[in-house]
Amino acid sequence: MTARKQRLEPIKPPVQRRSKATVDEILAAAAQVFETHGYAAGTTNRIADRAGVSIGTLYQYFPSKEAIAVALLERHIIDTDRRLHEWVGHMVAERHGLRAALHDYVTGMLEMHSGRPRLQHILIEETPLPERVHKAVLEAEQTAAKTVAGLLRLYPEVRHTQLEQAGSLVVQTVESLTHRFAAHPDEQLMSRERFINELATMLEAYLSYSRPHKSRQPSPGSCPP
Amino acid sequence: MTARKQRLEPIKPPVQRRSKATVDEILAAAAQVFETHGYAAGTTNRIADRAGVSIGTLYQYFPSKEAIAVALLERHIIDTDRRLHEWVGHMVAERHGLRAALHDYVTGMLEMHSGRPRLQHILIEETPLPERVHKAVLEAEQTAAKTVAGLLRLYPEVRHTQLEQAGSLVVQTVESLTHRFAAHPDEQLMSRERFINELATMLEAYLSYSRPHKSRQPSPGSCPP
Amino acid sequence: MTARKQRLEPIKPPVQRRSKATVDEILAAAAQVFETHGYAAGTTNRIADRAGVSIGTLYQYFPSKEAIAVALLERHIIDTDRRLHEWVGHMVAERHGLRAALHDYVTGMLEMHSGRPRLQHILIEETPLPERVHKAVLEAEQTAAKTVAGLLRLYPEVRHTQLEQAGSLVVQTVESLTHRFAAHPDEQLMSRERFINELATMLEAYLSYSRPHKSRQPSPGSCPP
Amino acid sequence: MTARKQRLEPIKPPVQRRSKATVDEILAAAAQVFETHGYAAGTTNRIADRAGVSIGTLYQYFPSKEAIAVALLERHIIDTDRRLHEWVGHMVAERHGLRAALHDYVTGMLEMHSGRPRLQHILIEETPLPERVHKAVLEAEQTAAKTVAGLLRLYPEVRHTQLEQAGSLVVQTVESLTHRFAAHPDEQLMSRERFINELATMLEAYLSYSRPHKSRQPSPGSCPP
DNA sequence: TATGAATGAGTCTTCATTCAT
DNA sequence: CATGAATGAAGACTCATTCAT
Repeated sequence: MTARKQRLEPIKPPVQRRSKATVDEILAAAAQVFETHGYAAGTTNRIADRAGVSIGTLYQYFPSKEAIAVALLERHIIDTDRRLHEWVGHMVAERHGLRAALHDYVTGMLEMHSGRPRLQHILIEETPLPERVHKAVLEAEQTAAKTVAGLLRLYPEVRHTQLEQAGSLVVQTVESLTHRFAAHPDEQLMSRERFINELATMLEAYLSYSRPHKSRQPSPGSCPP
Repeated sequence: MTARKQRLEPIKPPVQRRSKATVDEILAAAAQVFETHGYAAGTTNRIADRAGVSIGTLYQYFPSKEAIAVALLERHIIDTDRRLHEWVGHMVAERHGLRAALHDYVTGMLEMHSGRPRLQHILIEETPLPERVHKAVLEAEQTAAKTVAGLLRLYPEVRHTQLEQAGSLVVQTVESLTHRFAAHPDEQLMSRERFINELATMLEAYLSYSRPHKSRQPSPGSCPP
Repeated sequence: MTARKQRLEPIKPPVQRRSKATVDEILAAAAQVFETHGYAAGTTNRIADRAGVSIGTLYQYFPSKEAIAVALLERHIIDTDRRLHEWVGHMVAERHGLRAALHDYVTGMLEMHSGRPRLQHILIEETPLPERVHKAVLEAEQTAAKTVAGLLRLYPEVRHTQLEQAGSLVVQTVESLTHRFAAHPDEQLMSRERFINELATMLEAYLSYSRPHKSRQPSPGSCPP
Repeated sequence: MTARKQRLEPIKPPVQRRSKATVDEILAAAAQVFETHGYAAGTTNRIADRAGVSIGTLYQYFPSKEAIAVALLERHIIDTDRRLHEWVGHMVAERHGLRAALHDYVTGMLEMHSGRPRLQHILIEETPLPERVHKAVLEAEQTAAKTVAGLLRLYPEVRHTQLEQAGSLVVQTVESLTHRFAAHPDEQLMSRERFINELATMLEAYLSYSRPHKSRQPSPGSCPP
């Protein structure tokens, strides 16, 4: 394999390669460092060290510590978005049922958070972000809610009438709970498989629940003995 | 000299009083400051200022900045626990239905987070806590899950067979989502009232959902057209 | 002597003393350091070292390096102004002649610059000052020019008709040349005494020179052989 | 390859040419950058950028940032010297009077400083120069003073008996004041034309002033009323 | 010779913590 | 016990200079 590769690139690796690779190394290092120490205690020197470059090099690629966090967050938003759309495409193509769809969604989001469970929260909650980025995060979530709502419309067993609100609650629930499980999995209480199933069940039950129109009426006759 | 002083301020409160009050002032100030600036940027000097004491006095009562955060977190755990037990007691006494119970629970937790929505997250996620405290937080949550499970056992419409797991999921869901709503309420999409209802609905549907025993079978016949 | 002092201040030195003294020490150190290294290379750590305080203490009294430079410059402006007014008062009171007045003025300014000849220039030219301060410097010079002009009006031998312009030129000339002599005195060529005399002479000649009204006419008949 | 290239650019300048041109470009860029940002903030990268060469190339021609400043200063010294000699030659040839000569001198020096008024001061005052260069600057001034003294000797109306000292004062005065006016011209107070005339007048008055031999005697009878 | 990515010492500044009064 | 001036380690960031290509 190496031989073949060398025949294709006979003399030296493409000139511009280092730059891209360095950016990636720095971001990977930053992800580790922020994950481990949090934003404030994740120093640029530590990031540079872990990336195996000097502090000067780090600042040749990013103008500030904040810029690193923003780059990381933008990557995360794009990844999440891509994943969501892949999921929707898949679901529409395969014509799985609601239950399978939710199971898939939960599984995907749990996978996403399994790598660096704390990173996303650190970036969103702990980092002083420019307003622009803050908006982007909120918009990404709203878009996700709408996308999910659009998909839900295709399933006849979804009884919920306010699909946008339901989509939002679904997205937030999945987001929060998969994040929590990824960060502190209590495998003694619940295996990963089980967790996914329970969550999918909760969502399915919620979405297919046929509700009375005015709520807060105590469902009659159901009292503890 | 001491004698003279006592004659001028005769009703001077008992020895331990001042200390207790000062501790409270410091913690109240710390809560404000951490909420506003985050843990790292919440400086001890700012806390002392806001508490109306000198930095020296602050260090007379707390050995370090971390100790303040730990004390705050311990208070929070105790408060939450107390609130939970009040709720359980109330539910058992009043014999409301499951729906009302969940509604009450969600309302209570949302209230708890409404005061300083970010504080809890800051303390748990942003603060480098000693392992001991971290464990205490997790244990508190498990205890809460068990308590909730115990209550759920009293409602016949709860079909779920693994009550401890269900309790855990309920606690985590309520915790996560009320926190999110308190921190970033999107009142345009969903009013507070509506949010509480939706969440209670989701939990009610989940708990009263009668499930097949092996999951991940696509629920038959429910495909998008 | 010590004994007497102790009887007068029996227990401890006045509480607030340290602060004022520390500010002075820092400014004195800063003056030395800027004089020696220039503004950019005059580091705050060096200033703190020379002042015998820690860098933290320095920043307790001054919010930034710039603030130190500004404080130094403000002192200089005030000193110069005071000196100028003392001189004017003295001249009016003593009724010395123009020559003596100029001699006194030059002597005073030379003394002012003898301590730290480069400092003033460093502060004015080398330091990125806030606009406000820059204006203050220019205004101080204009005020000085007007004050000098006012004094010159009292001397009948002053033939110059545009006293404000003359005052400005006098101030600038004295300022520049005393600064230069203080910074690089070439005592071989000209003693300090001699320098003062020459400069006073030049100014006296200028002020009492009776001029034709349109200038740039080659004064007729005076060519090199 | 080289051959082909030469055919396309046949008149390619002789070997040393590029190097010379590059040096000039770098120095021109450095002059701009230092003038704009000062010495400390005038970074070598900015200089290279503005010169249109890489930072590596810059260091091929100059061993250090300081070397660039020194080269610039040496050029300035040579320019000034050349200008002075042109002026002297002109004055001797044209046989203008003293007044015209001084007017020409002042005009020439003001022109010299008008292009980059701050540069010279930056180089002399703000740059940590090797002692050798500092001496060169002082010597250049002394030489100028002697040259001026030599010229003054030709004018019979010059009464001053210590021509070398007078020359030195003239040179310093012109140098300082033209620099000041070029850097901060207060055209409201005095037009450029007027400034030149006033300064020439001051020098003429000084040089043609017939003085008593012992100074500091209050010129008799001239007191403010 | 030209290039420009990489280097790392050095800068300003902050803030948890101590200790003399 | 209360105070708050003093401390100094540590962090974000800059820039003169080097060296592999």
